[in-house]
Amino acid sequence: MSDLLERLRSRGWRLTSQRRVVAEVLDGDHVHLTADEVHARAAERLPEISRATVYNTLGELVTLGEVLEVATDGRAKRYDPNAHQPHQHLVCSACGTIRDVRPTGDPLAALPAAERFGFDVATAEVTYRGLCPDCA
Amino acid sequence: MSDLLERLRSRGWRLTSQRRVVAEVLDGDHVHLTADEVHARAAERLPEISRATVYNTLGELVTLGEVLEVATDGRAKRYDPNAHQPHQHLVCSACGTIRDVRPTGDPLAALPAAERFGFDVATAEVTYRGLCPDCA
DNA sequence: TCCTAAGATAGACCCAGTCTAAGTCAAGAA
DNA sequence: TTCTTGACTTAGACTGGGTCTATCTTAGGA
Ligand SMILES: [Mn+2]
Ligand SMILES: [Mn+2]
Ligand SMILES: [Zn+2]
Ligand SMILES: [Zn+2]
Repeated sequence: MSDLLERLRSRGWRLTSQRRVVAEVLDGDHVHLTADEVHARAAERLPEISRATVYNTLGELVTLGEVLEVATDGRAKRYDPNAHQPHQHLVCSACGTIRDVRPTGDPLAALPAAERFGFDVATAEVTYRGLCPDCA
Repeated sequence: MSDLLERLRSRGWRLTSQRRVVAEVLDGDHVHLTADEVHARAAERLPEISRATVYNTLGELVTLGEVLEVATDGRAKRYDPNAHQPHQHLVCSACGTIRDVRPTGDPLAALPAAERFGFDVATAEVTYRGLCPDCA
């Protein structure tokens, strides 16, 4: 994530303490935080940071392709820093934990031309659901 | 959908005009309406029907397994009467149209044990995205 | 050091959805 | 057929997640 700040700088971003702390909070593997969780953790280091700034920064990171939005079933969106390695998600139906997973093969291959209705299909997003070891 | 009303009656449902009209609105193929769209169409036939009743009825149909909720990327949920035939969704990235599609094979098969992290994986939900013929 | 446009902030606002309290009615009992 | 009652419906208040706006602050170049 340290090179993230470099990439942002080279794209003309001003490096404010708020942006730095949001980028730091998003560092790590299997990170899928809601905007409010990001705000709470950022506020531990920078108490005055506002919700609006967290939303703005997350939105900018998404636009730049540095962070992915993960839509979750009517609840708050989650933000995923693992944007450069294509992956899918495995979600616990009980506690909601999310893990990054990499299925074999191209998921697009499973959709035959006859089932494409003339669409130009570009991506496939897969959500696997089940019980995690703790909840089973 | 006419047998739906029968199934509901046999489960002890009171057959009110509101429930009947919501069931009618949900009839058809590739139907994926938001709650407000269901309400608007229901209100054409039954002008006094309330938003709360539409939400209640949709929720009950989902609980009974007669209708599926389709979560869509931060926007309003969509309600899908095609609950008895397993299928996936093909979404137009431009206009949002949703089609039901049936990929070949079991999507669960693409997730090797090593990528399951000890989860007891039960289902896989796939969203294919691309441009529909009209938008291409 | 100064200047200024980019960025941060508080809080109003919006939308999808839920909840509540009061009124209505489907359908079984008599 | 009428009566009764709890299941159902309703308007509108309320919530959570998110966006917008007007004002203030500041990174970073001159
Ligand atoms: Mn992820
Ligand atoms: Mn469908
Ligand atoms: Zn779990
Ligand atoms: Zn389209």
